[in-house]
Amino acid sequence: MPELPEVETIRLQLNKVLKGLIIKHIEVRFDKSFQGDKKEVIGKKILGLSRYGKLLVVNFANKQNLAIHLKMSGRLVYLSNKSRLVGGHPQQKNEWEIDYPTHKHTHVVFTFSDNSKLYFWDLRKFGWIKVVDNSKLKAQMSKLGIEPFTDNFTLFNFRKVLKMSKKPVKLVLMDQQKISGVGNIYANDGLFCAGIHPSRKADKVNTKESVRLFNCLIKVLKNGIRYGGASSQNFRDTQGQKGRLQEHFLVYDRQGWLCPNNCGNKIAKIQLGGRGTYFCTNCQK
DNA sequence: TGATATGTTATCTT
DNA sequence: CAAGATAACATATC
Repeated sequence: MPELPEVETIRLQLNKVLKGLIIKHIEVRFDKSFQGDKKEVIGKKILGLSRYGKLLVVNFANKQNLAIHLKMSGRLVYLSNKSRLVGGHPQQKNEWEIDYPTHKHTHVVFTFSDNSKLYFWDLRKFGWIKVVDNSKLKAQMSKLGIEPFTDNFTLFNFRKVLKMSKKPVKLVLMDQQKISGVGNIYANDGLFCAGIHPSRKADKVNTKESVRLFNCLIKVLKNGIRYGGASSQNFRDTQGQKGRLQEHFLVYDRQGWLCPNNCGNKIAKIQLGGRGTYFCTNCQK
């Protein structure tokens, strides 16, 4: 569930603390979580962090990168050389008290030149970290669709993407090869904001509606970043803390709640492309 | 116990 | 052949 705003939250936080550091050591506890030759990045200086859709990238001075995809449950928790997030008992029931250094779902541990550490924690083990050089990274990125908050994300391009597909508009929003960074949360809330039914065929969304949807997507994504991401389930920031967008969802995860427009209707839930889809039958046509 | 949640990709099916 | 639908991956929670 880390989507664009959640990954951006992590990028902003890590960019501050990792820039200029050197990786001293990488401990891989679960092989599938780390792919490639770790020697390529050990001893190399970190220039900064970038993000492409939901992909987080650590850039190194030697034209190598760590590409990181958190998939559904990945976390990156950073502990400085002094602080420990918690002491004591590992695997406490209270999730605030996860002891990341020893926890069973911590799969990769980075140690930096100043002895601070970054823990890759991933309950479902779908996430990964890959060593890729600049050209390979560029090839990966070229597969991604138009990226919100870049020059590419224009109304013209957005309309073109919608016009090209007969699939339900929600699936198009979530297709990373068409629009990068939007997942289930922001697709649901964006469509509600625009008053568009998630099942509508993308190419049948008219000009006026697509303008609304374009602006709404930007709005809900910005809101996500403002609240530090959505932690309805597994997302945590680099301090192990929850985001707060879940307190402000419009329709996502709100089955049976009253419509936020106060129309008196209750939020419905259906399956679309195998994913939970939430909307107001009254306000979204 | 079994259904559910999730992002992406691989593998059917139409 | 292309587009659409579904299974697979893993695990905790309800």
